[in-house]
Amino acid sequence: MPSVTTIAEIGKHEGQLVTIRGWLYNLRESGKLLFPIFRDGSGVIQGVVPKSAVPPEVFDAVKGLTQESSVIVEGKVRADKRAPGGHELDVSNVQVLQRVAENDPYPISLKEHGVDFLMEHRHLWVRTPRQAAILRVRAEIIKAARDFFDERGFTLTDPPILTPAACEGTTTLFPVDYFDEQAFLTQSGQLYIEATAMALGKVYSFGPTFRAEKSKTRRHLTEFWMVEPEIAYATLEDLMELAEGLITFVVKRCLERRRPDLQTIGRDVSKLEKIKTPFPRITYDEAVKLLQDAHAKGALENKFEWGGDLGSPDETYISSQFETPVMVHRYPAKVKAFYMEPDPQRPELALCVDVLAPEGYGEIIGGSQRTASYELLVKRIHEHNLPEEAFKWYLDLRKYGSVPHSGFGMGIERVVSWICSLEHVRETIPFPRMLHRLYP
RNA sequence: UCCUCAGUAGCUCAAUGGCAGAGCAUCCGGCUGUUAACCGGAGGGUUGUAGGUUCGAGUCCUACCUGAGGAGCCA
Repeated sequence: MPSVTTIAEIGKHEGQLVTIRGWLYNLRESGKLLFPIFRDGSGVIQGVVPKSAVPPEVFDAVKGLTQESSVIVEGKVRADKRAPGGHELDVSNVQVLQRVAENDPYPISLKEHGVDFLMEHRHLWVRTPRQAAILRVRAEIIKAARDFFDERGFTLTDPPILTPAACEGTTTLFPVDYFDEQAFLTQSGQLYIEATAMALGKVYSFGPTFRAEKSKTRRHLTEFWMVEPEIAYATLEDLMELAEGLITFVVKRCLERRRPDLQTIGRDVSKLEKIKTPFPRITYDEAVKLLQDAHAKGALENKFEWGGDLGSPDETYISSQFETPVMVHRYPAKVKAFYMEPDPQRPELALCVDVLAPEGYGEIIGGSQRTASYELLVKRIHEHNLPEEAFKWYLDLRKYGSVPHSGFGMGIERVVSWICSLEHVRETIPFPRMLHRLYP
């Protein structure tokens, strides 16, 4: 058997006889000339099988192939200007591992399909070139984020998935029976990495989080992945610099390493090429003014009043005013989580920041400086009607060498959705979990 | 939880209250450069469920089920 290669690497074997191992993506035929298209997970290539050039059994084997049948193919690599990838394979032999039965054909044809049907067949949908490209971009984004923190002296510390109580108490949690005790799936690792930050200085976590909210929008999953850095002695200003640094690093990496995938997806990369630091920073007060002006001009339906949290249409409007992500900071403390440090200049504001992605994608990062004072934190826990005893360990962090510290969470799926310019986050993760989706 | 929309062949969709259809997929036949190939033919249906109006319902009415888009909430 000639040496095995991948379709992505096939250009390096021009003129050579190679073996590729994969699946039949499509078969076109023109009389005694067959054009099987193979995929192997790294890419797609068209084979050419003239009846006159191969043994009859090879021609018949290819002619009888059904979509997604698994095959090991031998052939000679030939450069061809007509081929989308620049190369074709003159097939000399085919070994069929498993032929898909014609009375039960591969359900996902090359034509258009509806969302529900595709989601019901997600285990097969991931094979299509566009979906595979998105998953490669996702992997690159995760790798880039981890490299970013690893290269800057952060230590990866994994928070627990099973937790005894609400981290923030506000959103709905998935309950789990833990040996007859009530436990919940984590909705954020933040509180735990505040502890490890006090131990290691600069830490981050990367893992799944769970929210039992009945959200039904293109931005929500019930199970999603977050990257969360937490840094001892960092201020809100430090945090904003870190956030814009992380985002530009990730975008640049995708442009460097996943450009062909972005093209497969149909992403207008020129918009990503404009992402440079520093990002515009506007205060909540300025954002309110922007929204009220927009309402006056008729660009926004609802009049925004100071004091409320930004709604989805509000975020969309603000982010549409900029070509790079924009950072909105210092929201009213009332609409934010209990653990956020008040602004010493204006205590009614929290030292927090949301990063809104451009092109209407909205919030991809939310972060804040954390309350350092024991007394204030106890007060806030009571104000939010949270059980103080559940936060005893968290309050200990303010009793034993409390320092200013800050951190944020970046939602991986929303970043993937923005970088790939997708309609919905359900395509950013291999098996999305949503309000009405637990299968497959 | 609320608002809006949809459910017809395996898939994507069409059908003025009057014989349930097309494209793709599958099967058979044709084509030596096809690019979601094309051309000819065949098979394929309890129109989401239950009731109602009507001579007659895929179509109109009621309830329910399922899904989608959005709001709220959030990353």
